[in-house]
Amino acid sequence: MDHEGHPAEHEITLGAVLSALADPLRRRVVMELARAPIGTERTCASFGLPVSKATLTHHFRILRESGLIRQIDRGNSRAATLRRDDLDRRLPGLLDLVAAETPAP
Amino acid sequence: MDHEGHPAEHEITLGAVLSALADPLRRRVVMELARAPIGTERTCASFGLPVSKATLTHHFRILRESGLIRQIDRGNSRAATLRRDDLDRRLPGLLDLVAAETPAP
DNA sequence: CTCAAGGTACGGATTGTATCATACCTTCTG
DNA sequence: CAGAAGGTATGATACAATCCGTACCTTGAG
Repeated sequence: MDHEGHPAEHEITLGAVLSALADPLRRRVVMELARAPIGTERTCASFGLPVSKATLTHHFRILRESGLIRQIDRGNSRAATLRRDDLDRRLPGLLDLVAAETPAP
Repeated sequence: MDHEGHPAEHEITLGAVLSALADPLRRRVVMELARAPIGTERTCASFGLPVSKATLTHHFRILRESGLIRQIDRGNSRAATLRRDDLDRRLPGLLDLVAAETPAP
């Protein structure tokens, strides 16, 4: 883990990633990033999740510490990007499953 | 859902499967079944999980209701089998990830 | 400098999950 | 029939996860 809480590629574990993806809100974030063009950057708030700011921070921390996303300091805000390459090497096929999920009724 | 709590193939959802696999004990069960020969049948108790019988029933219920395993009534006991075909069609690649997981230190 | 925007940290309420002990049911075996 | 083996149901407990409000920090814009 670097000082900002990002695990290195070899530190990404299936357990942590599955736990992170078990939550529907977090899965939705990953789904949107996985469907977006490679390298897409989004702010936490841009996803329009129906929770408070504090809860948002909580969810993005779990996504970051599991290795699913990278959060880059942009001064004013923090840009979230999907760790596509790392994940495709470490857990191939997983992002495709999340990206292909059909939204709940 | 049939009367024994098995979802049909089209009722298997990514969310339920990921939640089931988020637990290390349940993931271990799926891992052992995924590594075993196709069609392998195991009883709940045969996995040697370090929990009580009641907890065992709880975990196998979640595995069954998520669609990961099928439990067949064998009179004396219930045989658990992996729903390999259904899962490979519905969530291709997922079982491979679980089967390939390297055990925790 | 001041302020709004984007995030984080903290404390607390609520809910969910994992766990167990106990009691009970069913089926095979002797 | 009696017992053992494999599971299930129920109720209780302990822990973890989710969520919020509030307070606070940092940065960029005016």
